[in-house]
Amino acid sequence: MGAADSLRQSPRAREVLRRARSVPEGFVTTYGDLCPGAPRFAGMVMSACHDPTVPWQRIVRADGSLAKGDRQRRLLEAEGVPFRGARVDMRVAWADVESLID
DNA sequence: GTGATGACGGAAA
DNA sequence: CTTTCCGCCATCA
Repeated sequence: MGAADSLRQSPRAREVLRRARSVPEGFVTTYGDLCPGAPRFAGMVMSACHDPTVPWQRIVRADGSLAKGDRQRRLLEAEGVPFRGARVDMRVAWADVESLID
């Protein structure tokens, strides 16, 4: 896994993970919020990240849909994250990372 | 330098 | 409401 390792260490990747860690239990944020302008990069970073201190389940798509299916859904429901059908209810569960990061 | 990749976003149909 | 399509961009080989 050489590529994935470097990915995890680049400055931007670290920022993505820093923001991801700032999302409180019971809330979610989006790939676009983790990396404004390059949401796909945030996805790559999350994909390569196996760090247990990163709450990966709290990162969802902008429309509230999930990238990791039922596994992710179970974890979020256990935290009390509200759903509307198959999607997270972003109106009440979205956490603004811009105001959470230092 | 070029081209491929991806846990995306959003506009259009 | 759902699906399709195209733009975006850091990173890597």
